[in-house]
Amino acid sequence: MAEKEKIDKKEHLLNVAERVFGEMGYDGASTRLLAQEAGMNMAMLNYYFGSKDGLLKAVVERRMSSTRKEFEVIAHQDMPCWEKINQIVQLYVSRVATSKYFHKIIFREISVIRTGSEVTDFVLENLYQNVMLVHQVLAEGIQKGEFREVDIEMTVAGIFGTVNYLINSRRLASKILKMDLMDDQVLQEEMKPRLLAYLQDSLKTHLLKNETEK
Amino acid sequence: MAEKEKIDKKEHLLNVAERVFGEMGYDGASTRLLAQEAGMNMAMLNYYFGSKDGLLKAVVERRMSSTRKEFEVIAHQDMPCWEKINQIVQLYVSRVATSKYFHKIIFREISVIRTGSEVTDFVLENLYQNVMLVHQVLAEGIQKGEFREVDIEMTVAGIFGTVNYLINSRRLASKILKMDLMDDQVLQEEMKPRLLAYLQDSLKTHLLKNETEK
DNA sequence: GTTTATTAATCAATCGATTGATTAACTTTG
DNA sequence: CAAAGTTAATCAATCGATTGATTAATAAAC
Repeated sequence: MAEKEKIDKKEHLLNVAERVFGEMGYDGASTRLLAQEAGMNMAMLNYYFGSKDGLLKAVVERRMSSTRKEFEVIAHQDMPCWEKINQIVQLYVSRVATSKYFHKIIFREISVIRTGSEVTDFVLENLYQNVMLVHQVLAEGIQKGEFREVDIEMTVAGIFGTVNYLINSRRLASKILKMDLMDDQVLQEEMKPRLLAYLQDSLKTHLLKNETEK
Repeated sequence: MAEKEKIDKKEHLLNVAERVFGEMGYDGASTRLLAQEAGMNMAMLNYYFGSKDGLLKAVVERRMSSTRKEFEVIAHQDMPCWEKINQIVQLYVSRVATSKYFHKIIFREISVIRTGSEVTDFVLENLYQNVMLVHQVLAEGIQKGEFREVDIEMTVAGIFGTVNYLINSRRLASKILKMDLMDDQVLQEEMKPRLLAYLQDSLKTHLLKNETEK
């Protein structure tokens, strides 16, 4: 039970840190606040993760690794590229919608210069891998004649950028979409399917050739 | 000449602050560093702008107001909606490409909770106004039968999100596009026209109806 | 009884902000 | 024109508060 509690407590701190980092940013979240929100002594933070940066690193790493594997599985399946893109987008939106704060954290991390942290490079490399998987599927689709000859890199940026925009600036997005994206239920049941529908429509018109025959 | 120097110095601090805030984030940029980078005593910061937050506010306000007016001019012109969208996108990309750090700042500002700052609400309201102008043009285009019946709000998010993604995560975008977006010349002469071409192509295929007749 | 977990107290460093003094530039006065 | 008065600009020094991190002492677990 001690082992269990230890793990639970560490896990609890990770969850709290993900939220607080996401809300206030890395520099905006003090170790005292992090510990207080997690209901533990602030020395425990260093005891568990060595440093504040170590805590951020742990928060980031536990989510990034798993996601890419799922991406890879889809990308290497044997199906039409249009299907692959569809599934990848679906997975990505799902991931983003369930972990509200995580994508804020990593996007902020790669947009800021924080000297002396290894986290940025880790995030950068991981995101790049994900991007390249989508890139690969698009290239394959074009090569097979399934897709129009679009600007692959920009198309990728369009997908990730759109999702990012809606998730990372949730207050603005709430005003635009006229729905409360802070509410998890609204996010899941209204915004998510709507975003998916848009991405599918947008990608379909942009990628697929005009089926003027018939 | 004294008057001139005073203004120049304030302006200089604003320029430096825009860069430093953009690079390190609000909390990451200390007033000492800001003053040092601007080559002045740190008391001048408070003398000019009252507080650190006042400096950020000044940095943000001097750019936001002017941009919206230009947006409005385009939106209210008498031309096909497709032309309007084109011009707005062109203006927006131009703006973003010339002020490298500014859009990092405002996007970060609306994605973070900073208690006791009026800046967030100001940014939020301004961005919303810009978004609504695009929204209005899209709605008009649909109503006139010029555009397909797309999800307007999502389409807007797609435009702003794509540009945002490329600008705010420039290091990642540099890896993806295989060009050095830190280099201003590359940004202007290679990335900007390419982004514009993509947005036009993407919007054209998504918004315009299939001209299969004729 | 030894290892592991947890605490309160404390560390040096840095934070944003303010102070009082000094300089420079312009105005007023004689 | 020159002396006296006034304002704005700039500085070094320092304020109290907070930062991330560490300690030494204690409690719990095995």
